[in-house]
Amino acid sequence: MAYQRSALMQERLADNRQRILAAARQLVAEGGFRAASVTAVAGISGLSTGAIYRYFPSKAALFVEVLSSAVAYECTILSAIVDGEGSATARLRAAVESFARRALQGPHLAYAFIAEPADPEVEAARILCRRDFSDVFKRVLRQGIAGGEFPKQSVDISAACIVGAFTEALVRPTEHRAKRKQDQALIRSIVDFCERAVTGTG
Amino acid sequence: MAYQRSALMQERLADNRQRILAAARQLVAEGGFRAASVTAVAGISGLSTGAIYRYFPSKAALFVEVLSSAVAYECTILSAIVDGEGSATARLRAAVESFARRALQGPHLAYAFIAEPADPEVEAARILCRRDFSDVFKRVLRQGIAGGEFPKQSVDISAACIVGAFTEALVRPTEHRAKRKQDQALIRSIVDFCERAVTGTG
DNA sequence: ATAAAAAGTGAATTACAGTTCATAAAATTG
DNA sequence: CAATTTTATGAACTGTAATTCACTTTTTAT
Repeated sequence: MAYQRSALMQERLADNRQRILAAARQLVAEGGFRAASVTAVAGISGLSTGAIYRYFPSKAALFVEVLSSAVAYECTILSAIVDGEGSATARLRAAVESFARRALQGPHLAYAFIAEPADPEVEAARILCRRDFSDVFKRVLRQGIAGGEFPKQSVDISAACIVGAFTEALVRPTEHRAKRKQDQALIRSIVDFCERAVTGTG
Repeated sequence: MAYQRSALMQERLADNRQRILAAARQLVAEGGFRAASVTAVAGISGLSTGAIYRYFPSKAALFVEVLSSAVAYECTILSAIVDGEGSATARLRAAVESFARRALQGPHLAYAFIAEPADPEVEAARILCRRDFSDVFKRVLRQGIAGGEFPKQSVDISAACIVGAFTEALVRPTEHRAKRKQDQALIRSIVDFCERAVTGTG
């Protein structure tokens, strides 16, 4: 008769899958993609290398999921801000600030997600992720322009520029970690830059 | 008695070195770092793989030189613009426009230099190169602020944001190449974005 | 011309990580 | 509890590309 997974087994498998993802995320956060070999993921997740391949077809597929789930989460946060209350300017500022603050909390992870070398499949996923981010910003831009708050501009390009701007400004200090105080000023400057870029005032 | 290289030999060696660099640059331009194996470089330059190692201690060292010499060249172009005539705003616009135009001419090369995955040594060199770019922009920013043309702002961070902004906006279309007409509009939008970001007007 | 030194060759070596697979362990069914 | 199916193991395999090195060719010096 057909083999049927018990609920307990079902759970354990799902749990293993999550543990693998968590292990991969942890390794990326600590040492970047470079440190995240399949063997290392297996070690931390408490499974064997072979077992990983029962849950993910390839290393690349695993890391694509790590990346895109993390980005999806960040996007929900940004979306909530962007689709919230207040002027377009205020919402733009809040979104950029929130992103920057969170990125500085987990600097390595942010770097890996935003800029670190990875193989082509992951790279392709990253491009889509960046687009996801810029899509969120496009929404405020459109609203701001429609409401006369922002001057006319290409929302596609402005959104890309915003993502690029705070990305670059955030990735740089990621290497030589600065103190909290400077973080405050950094975030402020980035937010101001983006506001000026979009509104043409300041 | 001590062996001494004749002038002719000297020249041939220097020539080989240049050919190796040129071959490496060509391969990167055509297919990115991925296509630029030592064997391929050897093939194009007309030397053997072993010979490459008489000129460069490692593949990474070779590509670090390819990258940094190309960037140094771009920086001299930008510097000439930035240290030239006109208002700070005009020079900033001209610099961004020039960079963007050149990047769109050799899209693959620009992508490779700006964003393509590479090994850690090359990556480290890239970080320095980006800093070189932003240093040029810092100069106009300082002048613009000193002359009251730009509002007060962190030149470090604004410069990083500028580099990040046009980088991101340029890398994106690099994949699905667009037509010349759209290039014009793209450049325009990027330049406008950067001007607004820095001047707070527009 | 011949010996010594340097430069060039390219197949063999090395290094490394992702992936597979024969085998073992565990889970499910009757 | 035997039979069967699924899941787990981890050493071996594989593919790739950088690097080396024993050997050849070329260049320089006497």
